[in-house]
Amino acid sequence: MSDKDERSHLVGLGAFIRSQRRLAQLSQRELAKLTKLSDPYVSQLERGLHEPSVRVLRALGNALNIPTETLMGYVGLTDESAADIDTASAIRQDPKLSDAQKAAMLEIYKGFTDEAGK
Amino acid sequence: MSDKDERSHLVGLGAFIRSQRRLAQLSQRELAKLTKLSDPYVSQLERGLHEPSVRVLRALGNALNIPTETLMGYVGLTDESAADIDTASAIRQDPKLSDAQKAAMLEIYKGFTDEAGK
DNA sequence: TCGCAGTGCGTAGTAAAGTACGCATATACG
DNA sequence: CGTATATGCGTACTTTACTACGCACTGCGA
Repeated sequence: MSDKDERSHLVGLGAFIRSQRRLAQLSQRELAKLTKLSDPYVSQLERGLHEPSVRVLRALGNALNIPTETLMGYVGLTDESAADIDTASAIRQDPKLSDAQKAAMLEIYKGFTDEAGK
Repeated sequence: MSDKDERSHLVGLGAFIRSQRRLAQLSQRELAKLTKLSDPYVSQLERGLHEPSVRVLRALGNALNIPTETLMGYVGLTDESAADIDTASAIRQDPKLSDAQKAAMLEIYKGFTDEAGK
């Protein structure tokens, strides 16, 4: 019974959704329309007030171009099979980038992560 | 896509859960105890009457030693959203980057790929 | 100044997920 | 035979996901 209701992961999920929505330049209402959800519910999700269903997670992943597994991870799928996508390797494998461009982006990425990495 | 969504996938999920439970030589009540669910709910799930939450799917996968992904597949995770591992999504998902840093890198990436033709 | 359109959110209500309790059948043992 | 136990399920109930409606605030143009 040590499993006290731990809902902090919902806050993490909410923060992630919010950041992804902003990166996609969408308002809560626009995202709601894309996912066929209500606007207040999007707001509630972003503040970690609810644990969304699989259907909702799928709609969100779809609208924001995020693999659904990633969303699942925030809800707690992560007991195994964590599909962690490494940004650096994604850049290196990207066929749309030249070698020089890859180097540039990796350099920038390194700067960002080193600085925050503590 | 009619709103009158057929829920046949739930029937498939239920049949799968039932077969796995029997293979594990468990009664519905035993599985319910393992997953901390109620026995009638297990019965209802096996007959496709409800769409379980992520939390429940994880508990079931855990108790029956089934990778959670497999369960998710029955709910509809796998219908699409294939591993679209492109650089842009990797950047957006990267927990090591701030939103501002993500925006910056995406801007750079956009510049590179736009310029490259297309 | 005045709308006015767009944003995020509080809140009361509806729909669906999940539970408590009990019934019916089946097998087993005295 | 009776009854004890284990199984799966019907159903009313509680809890939670999700929606409808509207309020407060922020720019923006007349």
